[in-house]
Amino acid sequence: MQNFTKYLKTKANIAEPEFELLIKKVELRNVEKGELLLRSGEVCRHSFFVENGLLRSYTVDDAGKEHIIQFGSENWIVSDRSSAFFNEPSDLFIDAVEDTKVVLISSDFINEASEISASFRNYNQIALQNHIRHQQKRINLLLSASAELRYMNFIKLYPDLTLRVPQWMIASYLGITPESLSRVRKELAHKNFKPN
Amino acid sequence: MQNFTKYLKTKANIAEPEFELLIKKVELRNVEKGELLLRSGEVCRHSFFVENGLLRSYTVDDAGKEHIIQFGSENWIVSDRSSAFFNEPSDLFIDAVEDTKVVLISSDFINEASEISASFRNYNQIALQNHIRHQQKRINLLLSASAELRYMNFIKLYPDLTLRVPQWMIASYLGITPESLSRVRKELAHKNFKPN
DNA sequence: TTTGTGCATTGATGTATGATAAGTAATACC
DNA sequence: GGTATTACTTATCATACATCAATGCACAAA
Repeated sequence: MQNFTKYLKTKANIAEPEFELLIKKVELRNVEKGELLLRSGEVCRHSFFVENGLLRSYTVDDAGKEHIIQFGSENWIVSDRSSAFFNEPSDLFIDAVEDTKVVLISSDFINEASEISASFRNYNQIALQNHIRHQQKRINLLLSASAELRYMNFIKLYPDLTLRVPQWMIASYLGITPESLSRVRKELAHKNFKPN
Repeated sequence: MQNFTKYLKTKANIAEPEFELLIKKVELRNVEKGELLLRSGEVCRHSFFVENGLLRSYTVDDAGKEHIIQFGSENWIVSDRSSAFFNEPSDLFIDAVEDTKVVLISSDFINEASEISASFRNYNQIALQNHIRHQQKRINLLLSASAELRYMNFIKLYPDLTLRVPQWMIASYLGITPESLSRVRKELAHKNFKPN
């Protein structure tokens, strides 16, 4: 759990005595590629900190089509915040895109950490605000940008994911079909190799 | 400021002595229809609590087109949370759709209220979580639903706004053109009046 | 090596929505 | 009350993206 440790100590700025207390409350778990960590309809009881590997959260619409809400690779937390916070059934599925080691963080852990440590409270606040900022950017892109622009933005934001994630998942994240993404890529390749 | 008062006392659960202290720190302001409260590029220094009337926040893309991010009517708070929290220049414009009375809430106010009152802290937390939940639903709709579905969802969620807001703004919120919205409405009217 | 399975590409065709333009209705302004 | 603006609708055509179907590749299983 080196990554998670580092995360608690550095980012959330938790000092040694509190750290020892808290670290006991989390659990490490190996998740196989394709394994589900949360199903739509269940209440989300954990946040998943990715030690290594890659998770995704997604919805499934009435036609059975998947729509990817979020990817989470190393040092990211994947969860359905709303479901966990409000104790409501989730709309999301969460599963592993690659074999993944996750740290299970319970709501309990969060509450306790918040009580113990002002800097954790503070960090959590920042995380929420970041989430909001990120979502707002995405909404704005979906409202205003073409598939091509959205893809270019994705590459810029997540160059690593662009390599690790199959294209059809990227397409799903962007809100287009794999076929369309393939065409967009072709377009971009043309533009870049004959720039006149 | 009856609405704001009620909001502080009831929702945020602020008791009398603290209330007296806090209420001094806010400012009431009349905003004329069309008047701008925030421009893209500025840092957002206030949250705007709507006493009565209607605000909107929106972006403007490279082609000069507006994309509405949020509406806020009575008892809602409109702001660029990210800009205010991180002290960054905003991407948003905020202006008044109707003549509006707003209560100006500074970051200062929020910090102070958070220090004074645990229940305000708690309330603020809930507000952030609500914001995230709401944004996620919107992202999911933009990814998965047709213009028609998105419009039906809008009506269900904001029946009041559907009446108060001009259609072209609703279209902008949905991510379609006013012409498309007009078509969608015609479709829906047909379906509802000849349901066989 | 063969066979299968999942993913990316490509082409043909369809469709929802965009762009443009014009007309009509509603509202605001002298 | 008339005139100018602004909003909404309708019609036509244009386009981005979806759908469907076929093919080609990997890579894994047999």
